[in-house]
Amino acid sequence: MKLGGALAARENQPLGRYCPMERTLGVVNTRSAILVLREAFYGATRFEQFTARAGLTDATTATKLRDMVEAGVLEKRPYQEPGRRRRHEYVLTAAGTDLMPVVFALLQWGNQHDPPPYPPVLTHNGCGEKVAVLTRCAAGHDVGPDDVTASAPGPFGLADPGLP
Amino acid sequence: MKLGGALAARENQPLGRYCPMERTLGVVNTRSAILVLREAFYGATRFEQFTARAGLTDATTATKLRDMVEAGVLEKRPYQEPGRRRRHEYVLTAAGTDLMPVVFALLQWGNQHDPPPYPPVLTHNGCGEKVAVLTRCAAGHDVGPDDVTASAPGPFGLADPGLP
DNA sequence: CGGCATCCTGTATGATACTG
DNA sequence: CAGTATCATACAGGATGCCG
Repeated sequence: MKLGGALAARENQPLGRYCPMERTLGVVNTRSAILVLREAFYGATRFEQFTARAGLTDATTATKLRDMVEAGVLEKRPYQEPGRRRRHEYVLTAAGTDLMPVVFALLQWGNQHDPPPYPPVLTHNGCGEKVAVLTRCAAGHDVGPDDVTASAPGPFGLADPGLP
Repeated sequence: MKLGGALAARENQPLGRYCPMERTLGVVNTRSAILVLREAFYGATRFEQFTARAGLTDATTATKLRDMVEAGVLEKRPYQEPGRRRRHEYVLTAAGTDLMPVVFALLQWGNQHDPPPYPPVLTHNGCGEKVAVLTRCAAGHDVGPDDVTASAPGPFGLADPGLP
């Protein structure tokens, strides 16, 4: 990862609100948020599933579900099974499913560097191969930490060829 | 994402220590940890760079740097510029650079769904194309949220064909 | 400069009890 | 079952000051 020029231009100033990561952290900041998200990816939709499977208390679960609905990551929708009363289910929105690389990248690092006794494996339904989170460029090259340059226009004085 | 069978076998039990994500969260749990990590990927190596660029206090920075060295994500190594006194620099280990997909996935989601005024762009040094974090299987197929099955052996009673 | 120690505040989260 | 309300605790992280 090379960012020498950009760092010089920044003059050791914090990125603050100019950093999209900090914005993402506003949504998946906390442990409980990520656990709720994990269970959403694992197929949970109902309140009791989230509490039990994430191992959180009712209060924490309710708070996080509300936060994530407000953040547009989950959608709360009413449904009704025949002969039963009206309920709600929580389903991932498009923005929510876009968090898949974040969740899987966390899982992948844990499997690589601090594996639990029974590491879960992600499998592609179509072909049965293992699933991985990769960093690649639009031309299809694998990209390592030293092969990337970050740039941004605006207050840091960095020319950026790629922005609209 | 389909995990119906696995969820049934779990019987609504929390994954707890069997989840590699929870283990990863032990390392990159907090906002400050991720900001320190971000600056490491952006090229920071010295204490003052981390504090200033991440926008954290000395105390928080010191704590996080120590935690991450202990976690094996950063390495503290002495160095000495000629005519100056001995210093330390903090560099990413192999385990640290393996966190790149986590960091970039957070950045990517922020750029997609809550972009800052001047979104940074990641560029591949080799070919100049934009860099993205992808979820793919070993056969090279792009994998969406509904194309993945998670499985694990052990206490949840899930057969797993892929583990050693 | 590169930290560590201390105090203080806000928040995340658990425990418990209560409601529709 | 699906939450809400209240209290208690632990920790994140800022502010300040000290130290080599």
